[in-house]
Amino acid sequence: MSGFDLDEETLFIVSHTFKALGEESRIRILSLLLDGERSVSSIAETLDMKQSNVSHQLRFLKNLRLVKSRRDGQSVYYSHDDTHVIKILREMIEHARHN
Amino acid sequence: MSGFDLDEETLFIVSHTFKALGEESRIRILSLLLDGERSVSSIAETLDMKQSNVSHQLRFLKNLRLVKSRRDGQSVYYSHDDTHVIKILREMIEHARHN
DNA sequence: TTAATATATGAACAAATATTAATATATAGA
DNA sequence: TCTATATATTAATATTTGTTCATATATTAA
Repeated sequence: MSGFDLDEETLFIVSHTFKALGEESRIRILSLLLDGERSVSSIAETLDMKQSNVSHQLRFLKNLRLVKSRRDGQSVYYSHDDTHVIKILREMIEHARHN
Repeated sequence: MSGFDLDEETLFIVSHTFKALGEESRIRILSLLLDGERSVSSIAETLDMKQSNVSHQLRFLKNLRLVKSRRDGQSVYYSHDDTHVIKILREMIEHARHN
C-alpha cells in the first residue's frame, strides 16, 4: 500500500513507454513528426540516420501505438498516434529548458 | 526548424530524465518515496533490492535532481526533489491504466 | 581507538538495447 | 517481365545499462 500502488501490467507499460521516450534518436523522430506525417526516407535524411535504424525505431514506437503508418505508393508515412504521450513529451522538454 | 527545435543540452536532459523513469527499479523507488523520505536500507529492504543497487539508482536519480538526500546520523534519507517530474510520472501511470 | 552499522564507490559481469550491413519484400513504371 | 525505389526484416556487432561483489568511507557508540 505504498506510492502509486502499481500492478505489474501498468508498471510494464509505463516503463516501456518511458523507455521509448528515453532515447535521443526516438525523441528526434517524434519531434520531427510534430510538423506532420513523414516518410521513412525523409526522416532518415533529415536526422542523418540509416534507413534501417529509422525503420527499427519506428517499429518500436508503433508497437507502443505512439505512431501510426500509412502507405502511399512506394512510401510509408508515419505520424503521431498518441496525443497524451506527445503532451507528456512536450511538458518534459519545457521542464528541461526551465532548469 | 522542425518539431521542438531541440538543442543538445535539452535533448540530453530530456532523454536522461525519461531513462530515469523507464526502469522498473527506479519507478518503484520513486513510488515508495511518495509516502515520504526513506533511508537507503529501508528502501532496499522494502523493495527487496541490494543496498548497493539502491545506492546506484539513487545516485542516478540525484544527478538528475529528481531526489535529494539528507544525512541523519548513520542513515541517509532520500526524498523527492522534482514535483513536476513526479506529476509527469503520475500522468503516465494514469494513461497506462486507461488503455 | 576499535567495533558495528549505514552508505557510497569502483570494477566486473550480464543482460538489454541501439546500430549497422546485408538482404528480402513491396510498389511503381517502363 | 525487368528495373528502380522505398521500406522491412534478420543477423551480427557495438554500446549502454542494470546488477552484483568487494571494498572504501562515514558515523556512532563502547
